[in-house]
Amino acid sequence: MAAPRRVGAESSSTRTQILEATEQVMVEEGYAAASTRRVAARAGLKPSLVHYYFPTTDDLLIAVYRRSAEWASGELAKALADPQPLKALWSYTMHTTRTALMLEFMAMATHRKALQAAMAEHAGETHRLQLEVIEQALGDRARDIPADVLATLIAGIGRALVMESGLGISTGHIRAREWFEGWLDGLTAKS
Amino acid sequence: MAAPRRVGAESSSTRTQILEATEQVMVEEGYAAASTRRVAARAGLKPSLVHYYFPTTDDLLIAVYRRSAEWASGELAKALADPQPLKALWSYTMHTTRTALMLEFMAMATHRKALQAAMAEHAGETHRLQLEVIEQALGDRARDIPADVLATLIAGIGRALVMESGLGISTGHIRAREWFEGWLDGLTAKS
Amino acid sequence: MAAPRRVGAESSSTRTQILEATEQVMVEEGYAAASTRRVAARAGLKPSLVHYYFPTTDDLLIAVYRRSAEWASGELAKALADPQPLKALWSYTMHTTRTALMLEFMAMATHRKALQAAMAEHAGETHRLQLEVIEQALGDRARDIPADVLATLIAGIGRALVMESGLGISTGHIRAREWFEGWLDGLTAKS
Amino acid sequence: MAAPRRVGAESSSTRTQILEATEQVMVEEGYAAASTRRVAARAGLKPSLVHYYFPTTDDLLIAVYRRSAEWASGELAKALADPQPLKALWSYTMHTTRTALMLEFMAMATHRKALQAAMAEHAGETHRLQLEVIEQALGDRARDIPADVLATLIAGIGRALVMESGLGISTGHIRAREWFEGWLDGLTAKS
DNA sequence: GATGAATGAGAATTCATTCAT
DNA sequence: AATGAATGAATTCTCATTCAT
Repeated sequence: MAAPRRVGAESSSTRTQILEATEQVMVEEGYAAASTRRVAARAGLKPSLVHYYFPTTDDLLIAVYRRSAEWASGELAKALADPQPLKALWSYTMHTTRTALMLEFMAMATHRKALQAAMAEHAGETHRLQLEVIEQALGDRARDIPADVLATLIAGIGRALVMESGLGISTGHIRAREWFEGWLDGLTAKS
Repeated sequence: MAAPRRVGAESSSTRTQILEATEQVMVEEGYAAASTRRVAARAGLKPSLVHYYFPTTDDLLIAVYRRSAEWASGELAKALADPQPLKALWSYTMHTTRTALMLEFMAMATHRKALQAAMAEHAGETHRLQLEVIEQALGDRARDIPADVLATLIAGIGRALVMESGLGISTGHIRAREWFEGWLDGLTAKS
Repeated sequence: MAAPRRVGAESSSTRTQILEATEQVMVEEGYAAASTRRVAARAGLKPSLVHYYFPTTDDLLIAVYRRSAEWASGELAKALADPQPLKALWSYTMHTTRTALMLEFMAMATHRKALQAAMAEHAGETHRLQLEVIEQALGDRARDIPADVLATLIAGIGRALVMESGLGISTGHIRAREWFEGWLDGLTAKS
Repeated sequence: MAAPRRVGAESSSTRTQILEATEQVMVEEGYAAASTRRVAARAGLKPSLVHYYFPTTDDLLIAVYRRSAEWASGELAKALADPQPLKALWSYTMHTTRTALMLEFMAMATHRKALQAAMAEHAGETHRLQLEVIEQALGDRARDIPADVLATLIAGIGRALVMESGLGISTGHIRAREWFEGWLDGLTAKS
């Protein structure tokens, strides 16, 4: 009794190939390059096959986003179980290809309504998980900074570092990263 | 370092119209929408005229970037002369349309070599000015945080706030902004 | 005169479903919309299943045509047995969805050789039946108008009325219909 | 001082070429064949050029329709001035390619909203002109049949004859035509 | 009986760019 | 300074059809 199939079953390896190729193209060439043709070329498939699995480009992009969002939820769950949750959260934030991918999705959301909707769906969950991780990390030392503020700082600075390194900008990059990591350490170390 | 091709005079009002239309399209519809056709439509001009002023799309985008970079330099110079340089720098960073435009340029740079080069040219100057502003602001109180680190933090958090508000995300947005502004105030207030 | 390829049995209910879905699509969206995909979607079936029953699109269209032609023959036979054959013939002609379907087939025949052949096959029989009905109706009063001429008039005016009402044109529509019906009555009433 | 130009000026011979090629394709291969590619091929032009003159397919089809509608108005005006207005109207109705083209437009209107709107615009004018011609023809002999009814009969029977001859159906065709023409003659001859 | 996978062709657009005027 | 004409490339999507299971 095989798993129920819809067009392009989750289990299909071709489907996965397409999703991975799309991620690569988006990260390396920018979201505007994520066309059927280029994705197909990157995956070594015919363009029509991409449309067979993902009738519209929105379908494809949403599938890529969802896959990434699921991965993110998994990583955040791991961070929650980590003995050093804040360090784990930070290292998750600095996962360059994932963050680069998310930056592309954010840039794309401006003009892709369907994608924006899909992103809104997940944003809440991700945010909740991040807060949990932070609260878990700060425990009763959460005097100096509220959890939601810290979440924004971590995301913002993480994204800035990833973005700048992607652009080849390195001025003060390493120092900024080290300083912020030190500051984060200080937060949990405070007696 | 070839001079940018320029057919129309800098002073031409048509030229300015085109540049402004491009900025609008980029901010409202994303960089991928900044085609000569759409820019022309937005400016109420014929597509050929856009090409008359800016032979290639790269020429157009670079001109838009330069214009924005010059504006940025001016603003930073003003911040330097401001009695409260850090506040001025922050308010410049939070200038939403400018920052949104810069985010588009950053996203675009991935696949536009010529643009990336133009951006590298200016990045140094902008960074230098930012550092000057910060050093001016901190004066001899620059113990807690190095100027270049602070520059990265301000840029990163500012961009994150602009980006998220552009996406309609508001969770903890205002609180994060207020907290960070308080923290910035603290930096200069420290005796 | 090869037999039409038929994989699914005539009696199959799935087959009937497909034929009915095709008719609906043709009448509502025009013959150009009668693709296997859309037909399948309308019938709530997979596209491959449509091809299982009707290997080629021509096979499908011909089957739909034949089904409609058989229905027409049946209706004409009933008209022949009707106490008022001319009235019955007219009301058959004004059966809007059937006539609309026939109009689509006529429009389609231009560029579908196989269909044109199938239509030619039936046209003779239908015409003969119509003539019989008309002769039966006129009896020995067939002085004023030859049967074949009347057949053309009825078909032409009937189709015009159906077509125009389909286009939402109503100028003089009801008056024309009433006038023509009165004229038809006059034909049989003449002593 | 050249005539004011818009994209693809009316005067352009290329534009006319495209319009004529479209008419030909529509009449010979049916409306569904009126694609950019085929029209271009028929006109001996590149497909892109068709899009240069007619950005969308609707634009093209509407232009073809308007051209035909203008021609129709001209013909009807001529019929009005003709010593035998009814004969002129009938011969206009039996202009096979024009009527075949109109039949294609009617078939197409089902699923082309923009076209339907354009057709509605002209339908009123054409109808009015037809009525004028008929009234002019009947004069004070308009006892037997109202003008709008006659208009519908003429259009319906004319279209039926054109359609059937297009399909190669000839049963009773010539006799029907002669009979109807005789009947029309009778209308105006009545003392 | 039924269906998932795959593919090549064609369709409608959009676009950057060149050229002649 | 401006613009109409033309074109080749790329993109998204739809379709009929074949094949293996």
